[in-house]
Amino acid sequence: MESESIRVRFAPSPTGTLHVGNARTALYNWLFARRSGGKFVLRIEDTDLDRTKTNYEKQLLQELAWLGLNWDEGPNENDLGEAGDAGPYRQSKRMDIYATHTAQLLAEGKAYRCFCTPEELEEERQLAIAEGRPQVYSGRCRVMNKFDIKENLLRGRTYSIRLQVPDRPVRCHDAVRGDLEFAPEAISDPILVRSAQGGTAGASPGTPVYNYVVTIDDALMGITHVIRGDDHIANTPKQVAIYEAFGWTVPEFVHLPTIVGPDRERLSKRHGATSMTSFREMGYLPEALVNYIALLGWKPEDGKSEILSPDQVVLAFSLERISPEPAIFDFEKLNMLNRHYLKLATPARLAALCWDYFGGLLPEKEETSDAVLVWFFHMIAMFLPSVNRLGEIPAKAAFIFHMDPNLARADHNNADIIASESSRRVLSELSSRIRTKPGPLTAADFNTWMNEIKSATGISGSELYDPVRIALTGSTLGPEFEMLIPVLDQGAALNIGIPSVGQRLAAFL
RNA sequence: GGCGCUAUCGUCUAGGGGUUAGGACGUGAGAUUCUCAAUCUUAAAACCCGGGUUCGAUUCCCGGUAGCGCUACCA
Repeated sequence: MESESIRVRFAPSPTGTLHVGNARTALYNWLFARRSGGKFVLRIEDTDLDRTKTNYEKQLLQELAWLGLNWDEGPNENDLGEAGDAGPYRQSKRMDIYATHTAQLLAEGKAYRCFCTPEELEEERQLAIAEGRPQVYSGRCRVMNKFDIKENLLRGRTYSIRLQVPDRPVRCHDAVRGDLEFAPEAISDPILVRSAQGGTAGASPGTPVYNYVVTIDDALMGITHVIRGDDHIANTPKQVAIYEAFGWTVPEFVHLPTIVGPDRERLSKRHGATSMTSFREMGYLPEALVNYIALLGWKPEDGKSEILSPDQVVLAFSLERISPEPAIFDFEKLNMLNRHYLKLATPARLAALCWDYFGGLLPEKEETSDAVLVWFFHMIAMFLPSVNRLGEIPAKAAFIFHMDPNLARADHNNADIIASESSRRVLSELSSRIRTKPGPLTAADFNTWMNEIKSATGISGSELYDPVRIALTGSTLGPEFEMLIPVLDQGAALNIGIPSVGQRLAAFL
């Protein structure tokens, strides 16, 4: 790839948590930077003060870091400082830069003051809609002479500042969609700077608009590839016109397809929890998310490989293989990937992630003994094959900490089984054998005894095992005895209120 | 209404002027295990419609349709 002069950016506005769509944009930027040896810049678009909340910024940075998307320049994760030479990286700190550029454009006659009121503009717009014309600004204030401008200013009329777009098509290139061309009517003369609020006499212009600041920032920060959601396609010609007005090099654009829900509408809260925060809390692993999100609109060259570690995605990534089609977010596939990474993760890591799910049932993590920790590893590992995400474990593990024999007996799936003559026999036979051994049972003990009972009674298969499972777990469904027995009895030895195998059986005799 | 983007199994997609249209998720069946899960094997499942170009189009071109996006002095 070209060189380290490649620079990309992710520019979220801190108005909420990091959701799937933004996470993918961030990921693709990061992937491209890492793949090409370029720089990944993080910029905070906090110009909309009303909606910006500082705690969201922090959360945003945390979630990016959680996903492993480290940035080369931008706000620091842990303090209010910044790294990089192209800052400030918060738009709210760049207002004077925008003002300087506006003055330049005005002086060069590439922008002009527009004294039209919102009401007048709205009227024009309605008329255009009624007549089926594109809604474009008439350009009324474009040709205003100096004296009229002066007079308007003297009279204290507020004004916005518009870019004077050239009367020719605007072109740019999109890595996903090829050449893009926009007719001049599609752009009209975009507002660069809002009129000041309140309309005080001699008012200075107000705040710069998104399309303007984003362009200035991208240009000044040397961004070479603008990778963003395709909802920005319509903004692109305005931005290109701004680049051209300043004589700046227009970057390559990369418009990513929309991520939609099963109903094919843009993915939103309606479709369930889709923020990185909630995925993390539900027990999805960041590498699973990175793998899955990378696949939403992109495929490696062979079109087949799907299970890719973050490193492998970096290696395989290329802009050319991004699809332009909207992608439906598929929880099933995410689950499959998460199950895969769950199997790869170390017990210590999983145990640490799961610990908080068991608040109140376990000692504080800091004060606990190694014995409890080791037992916890095994307990988590026991449930791992049957969950999509870590958050499913506590419900499945509830029986370990608390068993209600009456509830188990009453369950309509269990009632007949547990009441049968053969069940009573199995349970009492097993129980009397357990009483012969003082310490925690091993899986080997259990297997030996069960085989003995099998030949002694002639009871076998589910008739033999179901009653034991119900007595131990409250259900005929659950983990293999091979793991269950030691987890239960070693747990009991920990003195944190876990009933032993023997105690569980006794409750059913 | 205007402008734009998009169109291969249910889903993510590969492919490409002649293919048994490939893979993965999910689904069905079977194997295995004390159960569930996991695992293994296996099956079903797709080129939006209409024109054109061509000996031949799912593939290239045009139109339609549908979905989505934009249409702000929001970002």
